[in-house]
Amino acid sequence: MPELPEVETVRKMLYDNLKNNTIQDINIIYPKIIEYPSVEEFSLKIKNQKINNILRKGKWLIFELDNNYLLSHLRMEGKYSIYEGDYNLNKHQHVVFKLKDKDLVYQDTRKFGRMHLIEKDELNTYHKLIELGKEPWDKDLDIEYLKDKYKNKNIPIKTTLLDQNIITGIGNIYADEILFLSNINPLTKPKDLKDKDLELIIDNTKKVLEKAIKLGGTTIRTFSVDNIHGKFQNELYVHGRKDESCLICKSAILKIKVNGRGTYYCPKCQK
DNA sequence: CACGAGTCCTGCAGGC
DNA sequence: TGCCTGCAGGACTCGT
Repeated sequence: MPELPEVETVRKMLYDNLKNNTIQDINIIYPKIIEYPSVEEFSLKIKNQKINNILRKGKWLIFELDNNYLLSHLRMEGKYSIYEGDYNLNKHQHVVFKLKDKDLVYQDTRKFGRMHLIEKDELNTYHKLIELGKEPWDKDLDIEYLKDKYKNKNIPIKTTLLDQNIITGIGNIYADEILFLSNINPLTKPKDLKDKDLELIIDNTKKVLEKAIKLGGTTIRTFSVDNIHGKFQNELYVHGRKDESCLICKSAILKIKVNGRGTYYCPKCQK
């Protein structure tokens, strides 16, 4: 379940391992992973392009090639592995990028991940990227910005934190953690939040994601490159801790469904 | 426009 | 042991 910190961890690993490698060929085993353009065009265009850089925007990985950008979203269970020498593909490995002396293999058990190959001049206009909200560290992410986005919102704040068009990069695990640290009940309506609540959300979003990046993300299932496991799962206050006692007040952590998502919170700390 | 429900996928856990 | 059901959830589509 890669959220921003997991994607950032993967980005660094891929950059260190793949910078200046050329994609000589590609083998697309499960075509639905390629969302745009057609599989044929995607395959044709990507060949013989060098990986010059690897960027990230929200949860999107962005491979900067010679003539195009390759966008890759891992969704739930997407992972990349690098193989040198002989290896066998398993049934969950769907795309193979053949480099000079190594293969980059995309694996995705639930096949939710998607890739796009766009032109160089589309990076700032492509619909998948342009609608994304502020990065957590954006200077423009402030109380006024959130107040404006939240002013007509009657849905739970938990759901709103998952809206990538407001703040980008937060997923289900970190949303729960951010709300716990901010002492905000996940069902609170965004329009009812006070300025100090918004300030807490902004501060704790940065804090939680920064710490998660430092620790290499959260491993609940594996997410990463070549058995790299994050350590942030040891730092979780509420997520996945149903019926366990709150680390602050000892109350039992509750689990509810919010808009279909498993949501954990402390009923005493989060009024 | 705002919002909720359904959808995509597979593996695994829990109940019986 | 084996079958069945529900759950995991990021982001999109569709209906109200």
